[in-house]
Amino acid sequence: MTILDRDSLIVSTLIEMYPDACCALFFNNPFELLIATILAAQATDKSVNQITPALFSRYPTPADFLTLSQEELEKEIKTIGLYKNKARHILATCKILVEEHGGDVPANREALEALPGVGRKTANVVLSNAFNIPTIAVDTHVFRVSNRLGLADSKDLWKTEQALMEKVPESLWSQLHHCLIFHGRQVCHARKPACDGCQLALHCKMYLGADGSK
DNA sequence: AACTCGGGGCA
DNA sequence: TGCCCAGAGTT
Repeated sequence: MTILDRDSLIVSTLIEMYPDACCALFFNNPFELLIATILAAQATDKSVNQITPALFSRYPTPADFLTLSQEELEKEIKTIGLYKNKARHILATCKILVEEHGGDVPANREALEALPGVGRKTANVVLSNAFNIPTIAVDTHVFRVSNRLGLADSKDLWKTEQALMEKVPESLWSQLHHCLIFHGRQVCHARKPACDGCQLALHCKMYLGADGSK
């Protein structure tokens, strides 16, 4: 079996395991996804989804957010955690969207990463899910799982991103990204992974032992 | 590279 | 109780 076959088998198995994996954040347009993704940093998608529908219905646009003071926005998002930084970043981002992008969310990486509170991972999520520009956003789950499965072997998150993109056809990037996250959250945990019953255990460096001796 | 933000969920 | 969460900015 060539290395390529092994990778393909792992990827197709992942997609079979999580056929419905998709972006779990609530959003109706690029702006809502951008804000929801900023809120989701170090928070759960579930807790973000608990507050965003009502928030977006009252403040649908960047200009609407700018009518809020930072303290008012902090109060709106308090249950998410890290709310002071997030409120500050969101208001600064909305100001830039209004003043420099005509109230729209830019559809390119450079402009997205220039927004306060938006790093590479958030930019990738927006490009992929709101603008249908394929990316693989590498977060801790994607990083951990792809290293364990041998899809990437790197200590650098962005080299992992590059390795995954080279190994998998562009049409599957988004799906693979979501599958890796689902697997990382539901099975392949950082501390105590549920290897019993994991269909990928026999392809997993951690389960087999780093030297593959098991 | 290390540190900080942070309330909620879950064992 | 303790640990973790679909990170990013600052020093």
